[in-house]
Amino acid sequence: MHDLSFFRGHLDVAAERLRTRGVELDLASFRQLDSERRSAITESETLKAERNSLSQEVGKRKKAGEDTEALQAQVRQMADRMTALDERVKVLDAQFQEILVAIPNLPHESVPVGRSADENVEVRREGTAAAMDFKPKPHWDLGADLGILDFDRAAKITGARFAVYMGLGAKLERALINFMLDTHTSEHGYTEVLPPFMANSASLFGTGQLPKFAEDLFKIEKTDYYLIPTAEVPVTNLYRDETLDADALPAKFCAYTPCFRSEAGSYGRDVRGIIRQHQFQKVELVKFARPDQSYDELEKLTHDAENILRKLGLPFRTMALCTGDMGFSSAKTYDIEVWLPGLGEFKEISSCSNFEAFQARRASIRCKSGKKSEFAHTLNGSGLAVGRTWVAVVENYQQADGSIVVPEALRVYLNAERISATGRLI
RNA sequence: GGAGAGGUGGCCGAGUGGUUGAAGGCGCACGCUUGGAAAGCGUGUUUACGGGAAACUGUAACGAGGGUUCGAAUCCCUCUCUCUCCGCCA
Repeated sequence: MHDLSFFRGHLDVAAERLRTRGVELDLASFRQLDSERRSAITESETLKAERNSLSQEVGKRKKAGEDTEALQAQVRQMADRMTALDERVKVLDAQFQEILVAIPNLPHESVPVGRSADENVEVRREGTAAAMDFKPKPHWDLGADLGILDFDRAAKITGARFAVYMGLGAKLERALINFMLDTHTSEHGYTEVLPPFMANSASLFGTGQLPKFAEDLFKIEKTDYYLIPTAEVPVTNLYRDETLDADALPAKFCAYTPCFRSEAGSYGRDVRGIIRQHQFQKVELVKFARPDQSYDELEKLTHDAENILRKLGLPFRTMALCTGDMGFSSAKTYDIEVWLPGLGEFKEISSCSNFEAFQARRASIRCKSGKKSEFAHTLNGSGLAVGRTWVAVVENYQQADGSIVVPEALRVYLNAERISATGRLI
């Protein structure tokens, strides 16, 4: 959400930068609404100031034993006008809120201008794909052949877009989670958090999923709780309505959680395999930073996420998203894309963003050094999407005989060097 | 689920209708004092929105939302969270 007074002061600049995201602001009605709101507030507050002083007068005279009926009647007469004005301000505020809340964040000046994913800019590429003298299989075939993935039974238990991991498949998922958490906590300095997997509407508003993207969420019936779509929600909201000590920043957290997404509007996309599921596992990185350090921290956070792929020996490229492809709340985003030989393409495995004060303003997260209090900057990125990393390991390390060689870094976690079809399940 | 007790400023803690945005204390900041420090003394110390170039000033906020009243932190209603006891439970 944007700051009203900043927005008002820099309306033309803001509109210009939003245009690069394909968002057109109606400046005339913005200004009209703003001035109407301000004059209503001024009138209402003037009346209230008068009421307050008259009421005090009533108190004084009553103490002195004088009759105050006339004064009281006078204030009573003001009530209607005041109520009407307050109603009006309320309506205008709600309209403003509706407008402000629906405006995406302003892109940082370093973000390449573009309309779609085609205009994203590759900033680096690392690793080389393993040479394969056979036709690499997609992970759903590998998963079925090895007996480590079962979609049919998942559909029976729940429905489409769910998966059951079996045997070493399940253990590989767990190994990846532990490997990621261990790496981020012991090598990158993040503090591990295990948050609730449900969050209330205030939290979802704070990080920007609500009100605009309600249809992407699963809501628990008869409650105000939602299944979290990412750990970003509970972890960022750790400090909602709090003021942090600026000297203690950046604060860095990592959290493993399952993530739940309705995937409304994605029908027909990535229908096969586990690329796009209603439930997936993710290790998330979240940072709270001072405004002056947040862009450095974005570079570091992206590097930390990439490090998981480096350690696993998986080839990837990192893309700076262009203005037209960025998420609603983000000021700058890097996507990390891993090479998937079975699918024959690079696939997003992490999205690292600096939200600047956009979320902090919604969630009221401040930082303070000395007397100065300002909104903190929040950042987050996947570190990494576990399911997609599972896919990348399986597809990149597949052998001609259909088995999977376990990457060096994971062997201690999996307690195995190879996943073969020997233990075929019933 | 049942019964009870509570939610006041960075923290502790007064305050049951009238200059109370809120006593007092702690903490913090600045100043005085000191050779230096401690103690002591003094001043200051929330946020949002409006007006103002600024100094400053108005309105609102005592868990949240409604209500009563000339006037509400104080009275009434609803919700929410915390704590204690009982029940249930991994």
